[in-house]
Amino acid sequence: MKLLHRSFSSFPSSPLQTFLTIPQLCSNGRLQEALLDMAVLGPNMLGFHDYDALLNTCVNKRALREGQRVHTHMIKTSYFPPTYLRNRLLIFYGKCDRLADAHKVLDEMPDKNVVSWTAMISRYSQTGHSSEALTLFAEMMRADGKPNHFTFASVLTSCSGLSVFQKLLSQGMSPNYVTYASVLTALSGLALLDHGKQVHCHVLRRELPFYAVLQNSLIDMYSKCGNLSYARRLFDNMPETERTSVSWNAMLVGYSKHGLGKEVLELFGLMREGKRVKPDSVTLLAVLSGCSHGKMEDTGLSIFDGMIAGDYGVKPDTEHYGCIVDMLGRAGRIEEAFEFVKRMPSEPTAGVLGSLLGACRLHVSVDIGEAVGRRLIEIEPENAGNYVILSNLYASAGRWEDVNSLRAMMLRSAVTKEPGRSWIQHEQTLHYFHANDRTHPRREEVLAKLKEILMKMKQAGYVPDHSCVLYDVDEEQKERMLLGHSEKLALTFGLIATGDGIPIRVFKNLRICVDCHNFAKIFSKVFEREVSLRDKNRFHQIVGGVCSCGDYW
DNA sequence: GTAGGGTTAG
Repeated sequence: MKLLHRSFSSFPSSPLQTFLTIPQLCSNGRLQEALLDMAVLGPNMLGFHDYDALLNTCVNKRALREGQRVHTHMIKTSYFPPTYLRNRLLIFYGKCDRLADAHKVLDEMPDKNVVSWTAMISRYSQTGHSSEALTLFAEMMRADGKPNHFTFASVLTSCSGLSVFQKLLSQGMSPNYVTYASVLTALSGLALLDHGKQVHCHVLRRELPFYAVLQNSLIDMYSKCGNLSYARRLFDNMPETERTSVSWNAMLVGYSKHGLGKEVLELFGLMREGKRVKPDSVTLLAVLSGCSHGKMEDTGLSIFDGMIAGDYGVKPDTEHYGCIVDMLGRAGRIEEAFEFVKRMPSEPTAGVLGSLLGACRLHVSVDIGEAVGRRLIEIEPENAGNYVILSNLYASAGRWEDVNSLRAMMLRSAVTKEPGRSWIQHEQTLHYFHANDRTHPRREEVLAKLKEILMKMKQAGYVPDHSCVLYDVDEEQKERMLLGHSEKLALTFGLIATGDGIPIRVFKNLRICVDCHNFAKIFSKVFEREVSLRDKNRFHQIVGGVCSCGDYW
């Protein structure tokens, strides 16, 4: 369709710019002019290529309103879009985070194809709506849609992966490198080292060509599953020319999460010497958080100054500022952190204020914490964590009436917090525990054992730390609440279920509390077990009563 | 000829 749109348009333009078609305008990034043309053209005047170009541009620019106008134009002019364009519409709404609108497009599609299903599933996955992604995948199978590698990779992003991975194998498909990368990511999220190793073996047997993406996800999997030395071996075995910034970053993050600040700085030094790969913003985040977890605040600060001075080719953004706030706050330098936030060139984000609030909670800095927490609740009322941390801060300062009023506030705004859970793998099964668990089939046995080991623990010097109890209850009740913490239950289960001397590996979805950390240290000494505890952010490798984090996390 | 998938960070 070669229409001379310009003759319809009153858009003032120089003579040279006349007679551009809508797709041409779009590919020149002149979306607004293309939309003007669209608006003045009547029914049947726009064709497939016009709509395709318009929608594609809106997708790239994440231009929600503009895309909606295109959609409306189709409807008003009774244009019946073919599948290809409907998919574009679906992708457009998905990318603009209008998942309900995207789903509506999918539902109304008379002839969905594998792209339609996959686009919707992947958006659900990418935005953390994993149950929707899985439901849709099931619906696709019922509707006899044939999933391909794209579909599997999308689904794998959002779920534990193994059953989907097996389904793929049972369909006679052989995984490609992206499938492996996706399933490895899912496994590292759950810290399933054994499964990760299985997938690695699978990869080795396949003798696939070298894919940096796949190697990177292996490095990440090993490091997130607590096997840093293996991660490093893979990293070292990568040909230098093939290493990308992601490879370096994955390794740096691994060291950082294990609290190994020195190793982070060494590797960062190697990266800079090598000069093959430039540090990027994630690299600097990893280095700064390495300093933070490795108690090297002053090094961290000087690197940050270096960033501002342009030493690394990366300018600090909000995330980096947040990292410094976290670092100073964690180290108890609350005032400094507060000053730092005030001096930020842009308005501090919820993330930055959240780090500061967390530090105030840790060091019981009530005044600053109260100011920061109130502000945070104002700008992010839907985040349960804000109420919880502020309430915890009040609790540790004994301000119970404020604790109660915050709880009431939380109820009013109907926010809920993710319940704490710990899990441990035993004989191919994941055993989940939550606080004061009443669901695990062997809970009676676990509780009895916990009582029993508590005696030995106390003899060895375990003193329950009541500051971790955030309710206004008597001492005896406090102790009972502490004992109910899910990581203690999981540790006890590990002791029952595994033989002497076998390391116990526990995972938790939130941060570990001081009391449980202390418990785990003494536990490791008394029962001569190596304990590896991965919390939401990082690792604790505990041997003989000493933790790799140096009691700093 | 053709849209949809993947690795580090939060």
